[in-house]
Amino acid sequence: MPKLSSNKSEQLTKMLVAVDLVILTVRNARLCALLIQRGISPFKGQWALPGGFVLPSENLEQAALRELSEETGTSAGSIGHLEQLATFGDVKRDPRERVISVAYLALVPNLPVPKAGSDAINASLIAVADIQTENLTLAFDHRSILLSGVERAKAKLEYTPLATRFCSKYFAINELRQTYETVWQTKLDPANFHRKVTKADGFLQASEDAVQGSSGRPAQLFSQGPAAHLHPPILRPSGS
Amino acid sequence: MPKLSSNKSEQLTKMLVAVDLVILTVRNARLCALLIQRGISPFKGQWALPGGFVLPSENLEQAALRELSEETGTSAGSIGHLEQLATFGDVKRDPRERVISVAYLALVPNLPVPKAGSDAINASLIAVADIQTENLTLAFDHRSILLSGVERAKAKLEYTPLATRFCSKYFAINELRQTYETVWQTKLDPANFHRKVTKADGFLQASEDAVQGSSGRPAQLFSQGPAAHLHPPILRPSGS
DNA sequence: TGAATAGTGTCTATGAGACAGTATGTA
DNA sequence: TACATACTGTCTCATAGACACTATTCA
Repeated sequence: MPKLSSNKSEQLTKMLVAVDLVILTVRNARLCALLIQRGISPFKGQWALPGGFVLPSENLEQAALRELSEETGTSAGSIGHLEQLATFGDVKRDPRERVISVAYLALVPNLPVPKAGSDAINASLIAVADIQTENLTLAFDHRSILLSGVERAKAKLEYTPLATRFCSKYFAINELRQTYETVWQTKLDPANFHRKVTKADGFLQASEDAVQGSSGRPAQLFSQGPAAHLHPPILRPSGS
Repeated sequence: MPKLSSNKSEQLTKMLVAVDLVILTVRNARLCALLIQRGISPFKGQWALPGGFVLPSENLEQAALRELSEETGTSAGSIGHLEQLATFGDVKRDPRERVISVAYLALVPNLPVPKAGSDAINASLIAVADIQTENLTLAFDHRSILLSGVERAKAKLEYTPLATRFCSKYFAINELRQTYETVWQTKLDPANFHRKVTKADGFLQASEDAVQGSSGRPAQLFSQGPAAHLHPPILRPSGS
């Protein structure tokens, strides 16, 4: 941290600082990201991550929370999970002027239909797989930000109980397993998965209730347990 | 990303953007961080992380590389490892004005004696353990940045071959093990450690040479292998 | 020779994965 | 009854850790 005397600070280059959000949810057994379609130039009409500039009075995480509740309509309490992802600051990432973007990753349960904001003509949940396979272009460097977020989410499912953030408050092991399968894009053995998650210390809290699916034996319902990390972890199959 | 029309952008709040460096090395079997003693207010006389403001023409990583070579005198090629750590932007983290700091983590081999810079009256390698136990106060929020970097380094040793970045170009398993023990602050079984690192795919490249220690059988020398990730990983003992 | 360090063998416990087998519901 | 899904048992393999053992040097 070099010198910054009050009379010299005006000479130093200041930059716009934004937060951009990778908001992930599981919808119809697909991992989806909340994207907005830009209503203004540049990249008008293209899909982009929701985000906004950091206000002088707020910390970075507060800015991310504010944007998140603006975009999803969720109150602060109902947000599943929010964490800082990384910061993107390449010189030309915004064609207008220098903008530093601090990206945050949010994991939320199944969202209500998103609403368009003032600067967006549309907002929608887009399947991550479609973005990857159809080579959908995103505005700015938002494609790499989004992929960073997806990769982070995949990794976090191994060592933390965050998969429950995609599930209902009370869920069957079945729902939890489908969440893992959706995010990891792989199939998991139901029997082994059942044993692993029920044995992981503090991952799941058993409830008294059970739920009946379309057929078969009713499944016990669980809620998230107290653990912040999984011991032992639920590891991805090596090919994922 | 909201609207940013050229005539409105002047109203938006711009902020100073800095990079701060957590530079770690192993020296005399201790994990040390390169700190500077501030020669100017605020926090004059206190220890701080080296860093500086991002120039308009450079990307974040370029700024970090520039600061790193300024502080350590290393050329770009000899830098062990550099990665983005996290971004710190609390409103009051700098008492003068709003400064967003993008922290980077650098792992380097044993450094030459550091030199003081223009804004520092001193620069020195301080043992991380001393900072923790003696409750040494660091300027700004640099203490939490430093601890984030240390935690990241500890975690990275498990899944990546980064421990070799602290070692000489050719090293014995002994030196590698002491590096792990130093960073993790734990003792490792030499026999099991030897087997693990030599079996991890692509971690080590065997050389023809051997080295003689003060006594005992000479040890084979290795250099870093091609692997970017360790399979299987070298996991910390659970109490660490 | 003894001390010290390098490196190997081997035993045990734990967990992953494959898959058979049992439990309990619906059609 | 047939079928589907929940859940349990069991076998095999891989790896971690404890620790005995062998190998090779110096004093």
